[in-house]
Amino acid sequence: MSGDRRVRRTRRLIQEALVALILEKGYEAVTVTDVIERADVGRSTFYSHFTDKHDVLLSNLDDHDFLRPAPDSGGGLFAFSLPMFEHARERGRLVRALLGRRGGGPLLAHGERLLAEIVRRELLAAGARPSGALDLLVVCVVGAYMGLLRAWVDGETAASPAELDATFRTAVEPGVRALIDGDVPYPHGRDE
Amino acid sequence: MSGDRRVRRTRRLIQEALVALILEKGYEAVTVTDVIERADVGRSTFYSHFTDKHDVLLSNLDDHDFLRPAPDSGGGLFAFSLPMFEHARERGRLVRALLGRRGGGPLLAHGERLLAEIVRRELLAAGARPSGALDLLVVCVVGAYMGLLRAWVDGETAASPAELDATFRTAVEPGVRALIDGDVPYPHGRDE
DNA sequence: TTCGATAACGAACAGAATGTTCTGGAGGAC
DNA sequence: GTCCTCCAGAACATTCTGTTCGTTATCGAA
Repeated sequence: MSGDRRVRRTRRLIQEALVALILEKGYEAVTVTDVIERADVGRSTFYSHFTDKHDVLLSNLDDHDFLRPAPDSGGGLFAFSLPMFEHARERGRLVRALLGRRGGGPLLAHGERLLAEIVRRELLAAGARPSGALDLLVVCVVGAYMGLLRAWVDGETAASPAELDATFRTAVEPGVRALIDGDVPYPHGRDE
Repeated sequence: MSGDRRVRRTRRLIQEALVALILEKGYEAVTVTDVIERADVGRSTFYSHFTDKHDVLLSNLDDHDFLRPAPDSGGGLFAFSLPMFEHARERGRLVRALLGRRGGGPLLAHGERLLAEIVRRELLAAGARPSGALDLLVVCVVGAYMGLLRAWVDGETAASPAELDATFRTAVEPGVRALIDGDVPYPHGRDE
């Protein structure tokens, strides 16, 4: 544990307060004033640690590495899928607060970018060639995955990680494989 | 044209001002004060027509039917895809303002629900059976489609509607077809 | 235990935004 | 032309933001 105990305490109180409030009212509705009251922390203290609400959210992202499971690229295509769903279930409360619709989705964009990078690397490793078409394919795959993740986070489904993973793979893998193996930039269109 | 001319004029000025401002600063950053200044309209006038910013956004949705192309279910699977991309391109400015990340995504959720209903109907028509697995599949498909739409709206790709459509179909159709024809609720898991 | 550094308190502040209310005046419908 | 509706404009209470500053308490190291 590094740093002053007071600093750790204050930061933790603020982070926890924000998460709790997001779960109650949704991200947009939470004000800085709410947070400092809940955390029982002085106003100036808040601003000496964070620049604003959003900053607190990002700090949560750093402290818990909650969207970076991808232990190793051991398995085949989309190896990230199952571990990521499971990781999300373990950290249920936090993930729900930060990634769900109530979280206002400011982190969804961040998560999508992260995932897009992972997917892109996997597809390249699987033999795809860099192109505008590949980028679009990545968007498709990420969209499908995040759709499932969000549906679970928002409680729209009671499916298990295994079932979510199965749905994802079955829906997306055949098309992706065909596209990679065929190695056609655009199926019916021009490249770029 | 119904109603008082002054009313029409005022409402139109406010709607146009909001769209313009969203394109400049993004939805979140636009204030009611900005809007009434741009529209050159009194403050009380604004609140006599709309309850808030979001209300203006919704009124835009009603006036232009910008996310309801789906002319008829003529073609095969995913018949909505190409017409919808084209429709989006035609209304470029407005769609960019309302659906893009700059639009804050308050309407993305609405669009997703709409699209989910369309996709669900198509899959049922194609022979799928209602189940929890089907709902998850719909989420996947919608996620992939909206991902592409958003990528285009946000200017991340210069692809044409035809190319977007092709990518979508090629990525998603094989898996969906296999799932429907096989008619297996969950590939490797339990139902519900 | 002591002591210097530093973090937190808390109150106050300017600035901006929201949403309401009122009065007088202008524009449109008929 | 008349009457009624809508609009302008200003003022207002309220809420939130982000900053400042003097005081107090807490920490870590010697």
